[in-house]
Amino acid sequence: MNKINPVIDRKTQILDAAEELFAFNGFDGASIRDIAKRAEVQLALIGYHFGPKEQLFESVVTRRAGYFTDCRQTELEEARAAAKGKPIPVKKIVQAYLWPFFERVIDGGPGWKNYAKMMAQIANSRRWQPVVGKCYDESSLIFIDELKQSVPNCSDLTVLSSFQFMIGAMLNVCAETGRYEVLPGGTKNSKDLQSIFADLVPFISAGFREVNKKDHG
Amino acid sequence: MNKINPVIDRKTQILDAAEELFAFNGFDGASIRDIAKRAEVQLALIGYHFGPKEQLFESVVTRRAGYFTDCRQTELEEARAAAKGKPIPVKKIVQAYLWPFFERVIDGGPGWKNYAKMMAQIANSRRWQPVVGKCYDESSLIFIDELKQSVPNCSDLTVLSSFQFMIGAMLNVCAETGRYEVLPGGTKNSKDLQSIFADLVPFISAGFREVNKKDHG
DNA sequence: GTCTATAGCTTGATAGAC
DNA sequence: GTCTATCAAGCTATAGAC
Repeated sequence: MNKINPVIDRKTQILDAAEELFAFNGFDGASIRDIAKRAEVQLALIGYHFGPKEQLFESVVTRRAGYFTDCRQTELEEARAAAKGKPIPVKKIVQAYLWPFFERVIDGGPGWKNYAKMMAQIANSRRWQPVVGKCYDESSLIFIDELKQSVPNCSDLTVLSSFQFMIGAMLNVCAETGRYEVLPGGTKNSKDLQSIFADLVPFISAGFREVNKKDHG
Repeated sequence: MNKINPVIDRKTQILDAAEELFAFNGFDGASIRDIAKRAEVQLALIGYHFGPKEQLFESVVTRRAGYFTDCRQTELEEARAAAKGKPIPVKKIVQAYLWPFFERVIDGGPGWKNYAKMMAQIANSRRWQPVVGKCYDESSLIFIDELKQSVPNCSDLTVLSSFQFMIGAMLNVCAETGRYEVLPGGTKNSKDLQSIFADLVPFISAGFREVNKKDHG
């Protein structure tokens, strides 16, 4: 960040604190007061920089979204180039979508982890769908179109459903709710996410190929 | 519903209203006042019957949990009997887990739909994990053990991860967040859930079989 | 840009009448 | 079991000094 401009740091502090508290307590469970205290900032400053609470929330969602959509786009284009005009192998598309997210949760530090927790909750709620859509719909459409090329026997609804299966699985494990700590076979060590990712890609890819089989449905 | 005992109706009204408002607004976003108004009941009555708000929430989560765990258990036992001592085919286990949930969301009426929406959100949050665990852990363990028999090449972590993939996918689509209405190929008609289920079972089953392959990982 | 102070409202919970 | 009435605490948002 910019030492000449401390305002940026303040705004970043606020966004980080809001992200963390929204992730653990939800939108209504995290008060602006709590966020201000966590950010070591005065209550009124949050309203000054971000407006009403809903706008603050939207700012938190938006902040990291561009990184993911850009990164996914880059990965997809590389896969497209490697395919030389033929349909991209499903596995490559799945990987292009999933990896940027996992990489940040694994290596990005606590902010990215909190973002994942937060997104996992709002993705399953109707309330914030407009905000999520504004950030992610365009990118999703590109992936869905690409998938249609690679699983040509699937109906539009099947491709869309399968895409949602992938997202649901991704968010459920990246939310790190603690479920792995109580069920046997799991650990408290979140570097397991690396091996979960190594399972998820073939798992989802095989799913896509299965519903693409001609005798399906 | 017992016409001799109107108390049961009152309590049911409260649980139904709470379920609906929790599903759409989250725990903190739904006030006891809103719930009382929706249930057409006086504010104080909710506290009288259910105690503090957290207990009301837990009552809502618990109410329908037993139906699912019982129903899944029955389906699993039938599959086990049909397998005659051999490992149950993965697809049968997946179906035994998923079908009771889908069936209720499809045919159970608005209460069950609201329950699904609510569970989709809290399953991805750490906060309510103890409550969810109390209701579902025992049943989950049975399914995980059974899956281990059927995908014997998988590590414990892989089985657990795959189980979470399945749950994430299930909840994401049963939450009916409205995402299907904006992306092409989807409709507003939630009887599509029937065909989503028909895709999900082979999708997830193929995933399990893939990560069970000897050369995997 | 940052602070203090506060207005105005909503919240969860309960005491007490019936 | 159900109601009315109310309290203390917390909430969002903003006005106004610096």
